[in-house]
Amino acid sequence: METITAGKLEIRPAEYLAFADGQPLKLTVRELQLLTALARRADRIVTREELHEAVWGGSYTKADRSVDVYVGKLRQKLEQVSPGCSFIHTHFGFGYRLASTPEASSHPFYRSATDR
Amino acid sequence: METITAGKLEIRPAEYLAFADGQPLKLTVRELQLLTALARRADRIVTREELHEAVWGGSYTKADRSVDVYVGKLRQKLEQVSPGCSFIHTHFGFGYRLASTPEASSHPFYRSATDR
DNA sequence: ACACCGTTTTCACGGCTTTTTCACACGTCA
DNA sequence: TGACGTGTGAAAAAGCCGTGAAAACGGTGT
Repeated sequence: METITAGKLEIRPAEYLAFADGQPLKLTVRELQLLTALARRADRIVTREELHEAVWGGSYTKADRSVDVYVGKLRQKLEQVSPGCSFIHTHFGFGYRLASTPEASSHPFYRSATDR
Repeated sequence: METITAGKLEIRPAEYLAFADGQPLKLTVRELQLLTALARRADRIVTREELHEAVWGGSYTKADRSVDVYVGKLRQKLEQVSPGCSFIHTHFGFGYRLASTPEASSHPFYRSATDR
């Protein structure tokens, strides 16, 4: 049975289960799909287009904010379970990135939108 | 996966990553595009027109200074990461050239606008 | 059929970053 | 020196992103 691991995150898509820091996350279907898509691409910058494609399928327009909204929801729920740990980083103009490393402030390879 | 190498520069456009001297560069979208365009044409003098075409697309007029401005931004960020190394050289009246060689003061083939 | 309720989608505003444009100083060449 | 190319800071414009909230959707129980 497939298990995706990305740092403190663990996802078992087939069982609709996700854990952060060992604790279970109460996610909706979309949230789980998005988190899964991100986790499968951990530590890489992923465009909204690719995420949208992976979760919603079909075409994506710039006006479509669904990815953003769900990233927001995920952040909330992740924060709730393991406060202070930022998993999902924004890369202005590029997309998002799920970090498998706790990542203090600046990553050797990547920078978030907030650290400059 | 494509990797463009030009001396101490390494760019992976598909991952939105660029390194100078092994260190990651914090670039914006335009900056990365311009650096990529330059790197693809490393060691050649490239006109503003060609650069503008490659990055901005569409038509270019002499009054358009966007290439200049972004060359400036790139120089700053490159200087920051590997001081003393000049990557982008100005060729007065012609355009710019990204040097793959550290290039002390005078190059066998090219001279910068500053070393004569 | 209707009301209820959780989820998903869409919308709009505000804050912030990036991009573009402008103006002026400086450099280069004839 | 005069004409024009280039560097650059800063203002202006454009665009990106976080977010709350309304609207739309779908399932359940009565």
